[in-house]
Amino acid sequence: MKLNEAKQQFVQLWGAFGGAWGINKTMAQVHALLLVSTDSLSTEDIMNELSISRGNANMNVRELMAWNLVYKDFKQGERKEFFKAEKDMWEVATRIAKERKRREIQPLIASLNMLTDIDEDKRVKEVKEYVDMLNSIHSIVSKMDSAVDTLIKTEENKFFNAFMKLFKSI
Amino acid sequence: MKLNEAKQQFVQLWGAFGGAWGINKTMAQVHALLLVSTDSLSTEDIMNELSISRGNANMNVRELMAWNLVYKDFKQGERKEFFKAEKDMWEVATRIAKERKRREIQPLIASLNMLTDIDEDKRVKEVKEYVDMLNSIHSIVSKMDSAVDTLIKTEENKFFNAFMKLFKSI
DNA sequence: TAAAACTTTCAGTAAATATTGAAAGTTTAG
DNA sequence: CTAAACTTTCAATATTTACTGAAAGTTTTA
Repeated sequence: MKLNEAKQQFVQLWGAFGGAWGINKTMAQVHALLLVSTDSLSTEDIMNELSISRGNANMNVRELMAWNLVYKDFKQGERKEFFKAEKDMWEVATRIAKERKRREIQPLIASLNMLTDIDEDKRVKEVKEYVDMLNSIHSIVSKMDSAVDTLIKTEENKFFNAFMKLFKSI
Repeated sequence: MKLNEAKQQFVQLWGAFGGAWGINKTMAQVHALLLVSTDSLSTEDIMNELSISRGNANMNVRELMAWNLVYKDFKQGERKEFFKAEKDMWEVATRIAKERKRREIQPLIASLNMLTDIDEDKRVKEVKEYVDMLNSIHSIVSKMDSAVDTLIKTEENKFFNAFMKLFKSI
């Protein structure tokens, strides 16, 4: 397969699977487009490449910046804003995980805590069964939360180690 | 909080977060309703409890059965079908993971393999950068795939061990 | 075999979500 | 300061997704 053909198909693929990772289709396409672009792109470039409106392009780029997946990249002598994607895919995975943890896992844990607090006799079978079920959901979700923390820590350590390497020769 | 109030709120909560786990709102509500019900429920019960149509109730129950999260439960002397949910939440997590692996991870891996196969000179920087990025996505997604396999294996072993216990006394 | 009891399907409709594009807002250059 | 270059907003609209309910299909009973 030719490079440019593959890149285009990757944009489509990433768009189609975006939904599965909690990211909407166009946002995922913009992300993919920036991932496969050697240079950073302007809003106009994105509009043209994906055939989408200015408003849509702008909105999705903002959202990608909110997820920390895309940065502004100012070019010498250009007034326009350009955008480039974080290309270290482990970093990307970490940031998506971090964001979803914040948006989904943590509020869920908080709600589960509320709903487990029943002021009826826990020796009654029906009460016990309910509380046990909620506790086990709580335990699973907490474990996922910890798993994400581990991933984040691992990435942070990688960064720290890379940073320390700079001083190794001293 | 009172048990019944909590149960109702749990149905709403599970519905709201369902989307995040790749499950649609009503399907998640039906699931939650069956999870908190002591007895198994008929289509009519579900329609009434959730104020949804017969078609909708039927469709979502079928879908939950396709995900292996809900079973038919025939009652003595009743002609109607009744449904009950798998209540072991680790088992539930495993089955959701299994299904998402099948629907999302595996097709994604297959597509990534296609898109990594570029017939241009890999010494060219642009080609190399693209291939490296795709390989690192591939590596991450494969790791998630393996993680799911581990989860499934763990559950299967639990089942096997429980099964073996039955013969312990022999 | 007929009709009652139930389940499934699906065309039409409703609801939710995403997109457009023109107008308003902001920044920079001259 | 003000016009040009650019970014952001948001009401209107389009698209996608989910839901309804009546009709068709199936199974059971008598």
